[in-house]
Amino acid sequence: MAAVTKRACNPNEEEIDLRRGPWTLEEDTLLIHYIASHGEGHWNSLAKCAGLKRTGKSCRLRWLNYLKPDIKRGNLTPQEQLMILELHSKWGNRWSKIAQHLPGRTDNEIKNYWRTRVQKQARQLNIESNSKRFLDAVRCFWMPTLLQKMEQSSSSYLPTTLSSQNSASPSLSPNCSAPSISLSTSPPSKVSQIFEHPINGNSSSVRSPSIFSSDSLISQLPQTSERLTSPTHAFDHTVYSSSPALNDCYYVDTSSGYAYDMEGLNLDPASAICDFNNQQFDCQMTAGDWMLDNMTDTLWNMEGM
DNA sequence: AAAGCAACCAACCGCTATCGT
DNA sequence: CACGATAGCGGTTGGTTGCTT
Repeated sequence: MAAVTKRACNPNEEEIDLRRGPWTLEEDTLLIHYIASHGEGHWNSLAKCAGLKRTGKSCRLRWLNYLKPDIKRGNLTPQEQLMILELHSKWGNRWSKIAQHLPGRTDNEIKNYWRTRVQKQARQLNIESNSKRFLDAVRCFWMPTLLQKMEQSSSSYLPTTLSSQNSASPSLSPNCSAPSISLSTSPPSKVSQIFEHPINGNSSSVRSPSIFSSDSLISQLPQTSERLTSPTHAFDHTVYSSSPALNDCYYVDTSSGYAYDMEGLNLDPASAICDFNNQQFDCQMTAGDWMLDNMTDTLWNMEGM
């Protein structure tokens, strides 16, 4: 139930009952219908004209984060999670900028994802989530595992796997070379096509399973009817492709033919080489270091890593 | 069954940038 | 240039839900 506050912005103005808290169905309907008729913008006057006892700011936020038709609901796909990790490593807490590359996702949603799930892992490791250590951890373990999860979902269809050629996962190879997603080598407008066919989400009231659950990850993957042959890995219209010669991997949009170089963004794989056999982490981790101490029960324990 | 706790996320708040006058 | 209105951004909070004990 939304609280109602009395606010007198100006003693000469009549007091306005401004509602706060969760929006009701009636309020949502009012806002949707008003915007459908009159369009967005001028939120303060919109709120008044629509008969909403809300601030313009609140109306704008409700519309942008919840009511807008192209908002994508439901769990973040592994592809989206990977994209968030990559872009955050590049831009930091520039949520709106990151959100621009995840169509249908709001900055608020991405921010919540980062704070509730990513930062939680950092806390459990007793490291700063914006530290180089955590970034290295993300590079060396988290992202390869996300890639592995995505790969697993499609490997049954494909004779050649990403990991077999690219050492994408420490669990499959002694070397982990975190791939990175390049957005710089393709037209920005094409980036959105990575997520061309989003999974239709559940109701927002449904708990999102942690990405650390492999079951949840796999369950989130698209049920694609389009499968390509080696050496690509299909995800709906998006496939991963390994390049054995270059040890690179790409996003390939099969509908457009665009390929997204995963090497060139900012996460230079060479800086994140982890040699487990030699107990040597180029990403400033050594055997017996904090990473190994913690990897069994925190981030790296993504159900069996 | 119920209390405690954690996770999630919608909503709020403060601040800054931009634009029009 | 100054000022106010508006829009946008990022940090934070509080309510709800589900899980554990």
